[in-house]
Amino acid sequence: MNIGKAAKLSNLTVKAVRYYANIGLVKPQQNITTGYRDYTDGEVSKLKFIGKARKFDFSIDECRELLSLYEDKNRTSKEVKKITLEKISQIDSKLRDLNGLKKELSYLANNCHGDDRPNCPILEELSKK
Amino acid sequence: MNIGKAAKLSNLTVKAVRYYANIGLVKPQQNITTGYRDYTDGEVSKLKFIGKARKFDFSIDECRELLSLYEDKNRTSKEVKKITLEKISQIDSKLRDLNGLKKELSYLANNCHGDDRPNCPILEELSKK
DNA sequence: ATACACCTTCCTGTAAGGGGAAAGTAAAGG
DNA sequence: CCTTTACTTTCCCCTTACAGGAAGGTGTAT
Repeated sequence: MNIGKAAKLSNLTVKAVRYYANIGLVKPQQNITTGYRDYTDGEVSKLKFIGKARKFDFSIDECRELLSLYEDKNRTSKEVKKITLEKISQIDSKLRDLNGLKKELSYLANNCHGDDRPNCPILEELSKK
Repeated sequence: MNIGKAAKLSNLTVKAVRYYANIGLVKPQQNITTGYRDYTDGEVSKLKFIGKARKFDFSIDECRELLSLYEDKNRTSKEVKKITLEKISQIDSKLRDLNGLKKELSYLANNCHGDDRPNCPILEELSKK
């Protein structure tokens, strides 16, 4: 099938699917005379797989790794679990950072009267030496 | 003072400070003969301000906006508070996304035995149609 | 005079595509 | 058969916020 259909079936944009072909993540056969990419059902499955992994916040490189494990029938679940636990740990770190940020900003916002007066504790904080 | 000292005083890298000059965020005088940038104390204060705002996850454009409010003695605290509340709302949205992600990934990891067997619930989930 | 630190501009690269141009192809309708 | 419309291709620039490094000028200490 053509790239448009493959994109629709995998819930990805044509641009993204073409990008994945360019970086060698999912490389379909390409018609010699027309140059049109020709996707098989198997390749569409891989695209779906990637789409889900991306939603799970895995990077393209991580997707590449997961995909090769997915295709390797001799892989162990240990390898996959390791990558997943690392990703969870990264997410935890981001959550800590964001929660800290929110706390500080909330504190500033709560102490800012937010009216038409020029005096502003937020800017004062930002301009502290 | 030269850019190196300005960078040190503001806890930024020389690269970042030069970048801010290039995009017109903090534009110091430049010595005509040598081309060296010459930072005043006031400009260093602005750099510090930007460094803090960046740590608070404000984008460069938001920093530009905050900086112009900071310099405008007729600004109202309302304007600043609005930007801050928007930023908090963005952070909340990110927190929701990340918490959802973590929940799903944790579920998958908990259900993956993680041993030497090839069977892997994580990959099964990713390859679901 | 020379070494060394510091400065300049310019170019490339990052992640993961989006937007759009120019041009070729396919399918449907008249 | 011809035209329109929808798709496809490659190619190039744009995004964020700088980092890294090359080539070359400048400042200071020895």
